[in-house]
Amino acid sequence: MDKILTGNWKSMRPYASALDRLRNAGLRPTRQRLALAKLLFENGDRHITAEDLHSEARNAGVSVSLATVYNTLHQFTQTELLREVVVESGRAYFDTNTTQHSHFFFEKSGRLMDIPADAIEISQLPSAPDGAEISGIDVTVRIDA
Amino acid sequence: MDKILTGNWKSMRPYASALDRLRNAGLRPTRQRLALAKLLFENGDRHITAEDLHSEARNAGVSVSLATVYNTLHQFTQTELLREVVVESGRAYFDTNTTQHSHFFFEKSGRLMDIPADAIEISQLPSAPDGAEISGIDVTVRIDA
DNA sequence: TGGCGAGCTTAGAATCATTCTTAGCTTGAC
DNA sequence: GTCAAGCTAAGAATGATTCTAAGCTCGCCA
Repeated sequence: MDKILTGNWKSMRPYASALDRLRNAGLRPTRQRLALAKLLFENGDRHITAEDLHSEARNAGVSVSLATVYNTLHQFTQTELLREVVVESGRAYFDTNTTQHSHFFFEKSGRLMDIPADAIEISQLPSAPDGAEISGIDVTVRIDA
Repeated sequence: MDKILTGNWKSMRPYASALDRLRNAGLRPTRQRLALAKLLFENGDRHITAEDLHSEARNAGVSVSLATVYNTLHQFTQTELLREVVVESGRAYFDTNTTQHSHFFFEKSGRLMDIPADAIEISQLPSAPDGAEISGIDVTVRIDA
């Protein structure tokens, strides 16, 4: 069986099943990882916190501990199934859209909304100091609502 | 005595003394606020956490509680003497440069470095949804070092 | 199919940054 | 100098996240 190991295989297989995603990421498809993957990836692009995913899982009848939700979110982030978005100190959001894009952040409600990559354009960028490597560019447009 | 009440008076008076800054912000110049203002503003542009400012103050022989450091940082942020920078969930940085600019964030060391406003250029921006108001645009360039 | 070890999950304790609470101290106005 | 409003402090409380240790599960192999 072929293994797809490139960093952004996901963009090539956006409709892979939860099971395939786990296999491709090299994670054992346990009951809780499968259930969380389904909640995350079978509902379109999502921005979610660990707490929220935890209660969503419980509401769906999936018994999973909060610690496992945290572990899983971090494993998914490391394997590029998810991206972590930092917009508020003290709360971590995880984004199921791992392609390059930016966000609106609604400060009062705490909601995130994607800005499509082509709606924002950075035409000039400084080079990284010391020839270090740029690992990402985050753009957040804060909305006072 | 004239009072300068515009939002960014600071950019007009970059060398105001700590005492003047507090007065202009409408904050009573107490011993601890003065000491913290001096540490913050008399050492060029800085990016600092509450913990770090607290220990810096203590090392300088200033007796101030951590709670007061937090209070003061927030009051300074509200009065636009400081700007809060969010780059890592779980830690808040405060920036003495309140003018529009972006940051390099060195993920391994946790250090921040200013990117001058003219070194980055956003040539296209989506309009805010629902005619809501954009309260800020944050650009962080993450460096893998 | 059964056994087994690595990897996973769990509950609860622990940690970390931050905020709250409450009582006592300062500051500036008069 | 007096006093009220505003400020500060210590420690308790909170909320998010991570750690710990003990017990399960998965899938490989005989």
